[in-house]
Amino acid sequence: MPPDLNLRISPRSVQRETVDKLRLAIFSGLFQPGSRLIESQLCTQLGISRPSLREALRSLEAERLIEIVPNRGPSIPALSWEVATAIYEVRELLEVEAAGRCASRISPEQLRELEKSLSAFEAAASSNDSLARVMTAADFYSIILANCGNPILEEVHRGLVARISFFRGRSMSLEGRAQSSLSEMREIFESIAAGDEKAAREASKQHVLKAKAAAKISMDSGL
Amino acid sequence: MPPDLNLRISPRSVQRETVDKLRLAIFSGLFQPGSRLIESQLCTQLGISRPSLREALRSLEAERLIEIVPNRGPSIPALSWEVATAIYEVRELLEVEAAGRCASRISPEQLRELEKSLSAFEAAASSNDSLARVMTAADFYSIILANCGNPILEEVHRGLVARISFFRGRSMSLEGRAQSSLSEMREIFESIAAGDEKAAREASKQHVLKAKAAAKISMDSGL
DNA sequence: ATTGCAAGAATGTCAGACAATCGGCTTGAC
DNA sequence: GTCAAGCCGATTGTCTGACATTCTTGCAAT
Repeated sequence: MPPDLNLRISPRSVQRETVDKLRLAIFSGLFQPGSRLIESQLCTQLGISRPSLREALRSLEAERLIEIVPNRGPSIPALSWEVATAIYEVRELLEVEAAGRCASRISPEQLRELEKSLSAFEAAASSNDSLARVMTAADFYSIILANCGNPILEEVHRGLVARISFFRGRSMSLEGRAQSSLSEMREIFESIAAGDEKAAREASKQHVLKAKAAAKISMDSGL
Repeated sequence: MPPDLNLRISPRSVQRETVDKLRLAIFSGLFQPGSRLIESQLCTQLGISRPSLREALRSLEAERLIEIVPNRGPSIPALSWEVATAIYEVRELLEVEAAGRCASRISPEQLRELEKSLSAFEAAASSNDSLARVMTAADFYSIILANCGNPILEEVHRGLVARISFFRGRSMSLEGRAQSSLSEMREIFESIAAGDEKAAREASKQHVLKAKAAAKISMDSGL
């Protein structure tokens, strides 16, 4: 048995359930950016006590998914385009590196998983369910990041992508964006499958750049 | 007046004070890796109530500075060399990028600040105060990261460096490491001052690689 | 030596309370 | 009519105390 295999079962505590639920609520756009979150309301809605809720909020604050201004309480941060750009730039840095590493080290079975997730996105791209598109696309990246051989790269990437989930949902609804996204992702996949590190890097870079451009369009038009 | 200048003074809440104090305590190595943190003890030591402490602990957990296992409570994670390697690799990615950008965009006065921090490190390098060495070195990087034009790059970097503060303290105590570190940092500074982006990238890369090697030595010898 | 059990310690969670602070509304002055 | 001042409800920051659940440790028994 590998010594680093963690056999511990993790009990679901109220705090963790709450973090997960709120995170999902934020992803799905339940709260408007800039809107305040009222502790007492959330407590009744979630059916938990204030101390538990406040612990959960502190976790989300550290993840930068919410902001907590002293004496004003938690709110959904309004993401400026400046910050969004910065996030896309770092995301490019990380994803390019991950795709490159992935190309030279992914296992055959994980490669099949990657292909499956690409198919799933292909199906979602033709549908009207924009949440499904975002989710399946996220799966695709997850597999790449999980196979780049660097858990920190994966962790940091997840944190960043979470913060631009707002844009992802909107730009994936853009006319034609899902289809072009699909072809870009297919290119990434082909490069990785061929073990071509350089090509994987380049394809990955192009993909992020276009995602960023799409996000800008959706922001300019939508606001 | 720039419209994005945040004039809001942030009241110091007990929670934030606690996070800062604990973070500093962790940096300075007050807690052994792997050791558990007992809530009741911390409460009396810090003179605060359990809810406030628990909120602070959740923040630190999200920063990955502590681990909280359900029903076992918080503890200082023992950093494996595998994870440390992963952190150094991502740190390299970020720092190289930051140094490169910095070279082509830093302002003259910030460049002077950078020079001052280099001098401060030079002084610390000759002293015996290893905490001062770590702190002044951290200042040097901070200035570079703050002037790379990407706040996210800075934020992510800070989070990663915090997690390897343990190693930084130990490797800075290594015979000769501070001096070689100094010459590497000087090289970075010179490249940035000359506006030579490529050289800044290369110097930065070498610096991180050597820091990583020093960390490995200190780990192998010290454990 | 290993197993099983019991006492103690520590955590997870809640309810309730109160002061400090913020935001909006009313009031009053010019 | 506009603007300033001040009051009031809403909300957050923090604490105390409590209790069930879970973990750890030491000891006894096989």
